[in-house]
Amino acid sequence: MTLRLLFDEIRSSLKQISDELNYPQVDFEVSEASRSEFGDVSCNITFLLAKNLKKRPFEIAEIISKEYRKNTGKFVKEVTAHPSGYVNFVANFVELNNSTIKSAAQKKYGDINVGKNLKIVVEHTSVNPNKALHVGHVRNIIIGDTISRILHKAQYDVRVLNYVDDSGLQVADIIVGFKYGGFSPEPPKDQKFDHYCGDVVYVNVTEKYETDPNLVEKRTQVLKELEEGTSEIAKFANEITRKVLDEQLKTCCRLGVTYDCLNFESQIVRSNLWKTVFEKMKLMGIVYLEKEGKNEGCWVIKSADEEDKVLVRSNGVATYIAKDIPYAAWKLGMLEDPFYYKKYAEQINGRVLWETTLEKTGNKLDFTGEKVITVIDSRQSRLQKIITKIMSDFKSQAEAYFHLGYESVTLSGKTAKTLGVDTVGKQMQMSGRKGIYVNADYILDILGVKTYEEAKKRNPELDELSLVEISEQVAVGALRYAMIKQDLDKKITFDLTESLSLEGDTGPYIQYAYARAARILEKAEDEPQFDVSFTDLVTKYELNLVKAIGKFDIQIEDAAKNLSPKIIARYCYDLAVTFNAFYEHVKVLTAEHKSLINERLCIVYCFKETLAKALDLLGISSPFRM
RNA sequence: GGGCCUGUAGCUCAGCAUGGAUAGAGUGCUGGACUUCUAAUCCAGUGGUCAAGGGAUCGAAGCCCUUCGGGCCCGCCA
Repeated sequence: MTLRLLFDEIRSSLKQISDELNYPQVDFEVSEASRSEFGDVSCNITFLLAKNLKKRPFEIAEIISKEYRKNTGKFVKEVTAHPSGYVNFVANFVELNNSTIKSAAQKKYGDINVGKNLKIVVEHTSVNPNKALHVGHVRNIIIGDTISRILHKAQYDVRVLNYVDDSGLQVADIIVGFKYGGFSPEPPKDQKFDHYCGDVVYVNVTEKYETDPNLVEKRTQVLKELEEGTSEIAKFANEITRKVLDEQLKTCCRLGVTYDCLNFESQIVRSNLWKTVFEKMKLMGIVYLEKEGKNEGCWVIKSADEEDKVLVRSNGVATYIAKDIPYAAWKLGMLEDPFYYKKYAEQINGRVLWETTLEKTGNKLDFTGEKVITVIDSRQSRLQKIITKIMSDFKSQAEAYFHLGYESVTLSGKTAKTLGVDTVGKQMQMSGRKGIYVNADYILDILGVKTYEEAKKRNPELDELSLVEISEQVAVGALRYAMIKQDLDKKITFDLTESLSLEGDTGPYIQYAYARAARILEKAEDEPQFDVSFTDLVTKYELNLVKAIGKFDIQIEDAAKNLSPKIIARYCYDLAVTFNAFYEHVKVLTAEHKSLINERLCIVYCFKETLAKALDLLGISSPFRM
């Protein structure tokens, strides 16, 4: 709590002054000055008052700043009226430094209570268990994981779910491949099972459908058996999907992603939750039995501005969206929970991963939330909109169910070409079916090779184990940062060559700033002593760094309230840029006198800790050496 | 035909929710800084009709309307 203190103080002083002057109440804004020459903080109150008072903003600014100067408070040093009309403030850095550095040294720095311990569910990943994860899936995983980390920091009670569609068409496809397409259920040596299923079996079976109608028929049969779940085929499929899932989760683990519970679609289907929900929807008048037209005999959801959506076909069989509705209602805790939970695994950070089971041998646990965030790319917006509407009717609460959409990842023309598709330079959508994608493990591997070489070059004395660890951390940092730094509604055009860049606005750049700070502290003769008053920090590099550190909780609040992970990414980058400027221009270990060395060591320490916390929200590790 | 997203420097993107000061980064290109607290860095230069047009406003990249370009979605498939 630091820059916030400065803003709050200015806001309340201005409010008081405005009241004393009998000015009308206006919703003014206190924000960071857009340029350093304007000071540290600016306020637009004069523009809002100008019309009402029939005075020019500058005149009002002069009156207000004159009043303000009578009592500048704790954190403000100077108040000026700018000819443009703004009221500008210069911070009292002795106080601000003190307050910022002392709070940033705390372990819980940045924690902010936005969530008030509200139970919130974040569902992400949810990749069909018939293939390996590709870079498109990675965007979903990283958005979901980052959001759940941010919400956790903002004191929501977060539960992370991964929905496993183990009874869908895509799983049926690889089962057809194993049973009728001649593919061995054992992958070739050295190939991960998920890669084998996706890259080889799935792609080939899909191709064979074109020429073999018999195989297409088999698929329909397999799909039916999967939903029933009793046949030999279904048991075999269960083994296969679990093996694939296991491999997918290894990739997630590599990315630093963990979950609380795996929800299997097959069990939702068999739990009969659908029946309950369907009856409820009938009672509430959400679904109608269509009497005429092309949907005659179907149960449909009426939509004012779009086509009606069929929920139950005229033959009585529910469509796939009917699986999503009970699941959504379950996530919101609106149904009696039919599941028991058994331990699936213990994850890297010690967090236990549970899975749903219908067998009564498991525990009774609660993975539902007052609010639910479902991370799915925006191609599914229409369906998610329908589900959101139904859930808001069920819960009579508009925002209980929230679809967090994002634009998908496409391949650059160049990268498509390396995969054997000539798009005349244009970017293209990835396709699992056609085998046109870049696997997540692959990109991590080649990034790892590059980061290993770089790390070794710079740190020849480090042992093999450390080098491997650092290179993996940096590779993951590069990928995670690339996936989160831009806005959710902008598509990412993935290019193999460009993704290997480790300079500029990248994860490694930020990690490098951390390593530099760590190195200074490591080489320092003494530990930083915080029991001083920080009066020697006067250069713009030092003050800017303190200010940047002081913005942490404001950024977390912003990111949590707007569900916008990129805000934290930008913050990390800004923090790193500010530190690098400090590093280049200000000497720490060879500063003029002892107390200055100590004060600077304190800022470096606070920077390092704050950056590590911010990077942790992005799931990016902070290496001590690079 | 309908719906959602998008258009800012050569390229990739911030800024838009909540209008206000000279529109910012990265990358590219040009030049400069390493016997160092690690150059995965820093400094300087280069580069913009904020897609176009109109409207409301004292004031628009931002708000409203129209047009144009790009992407995605719209099955009794999943």
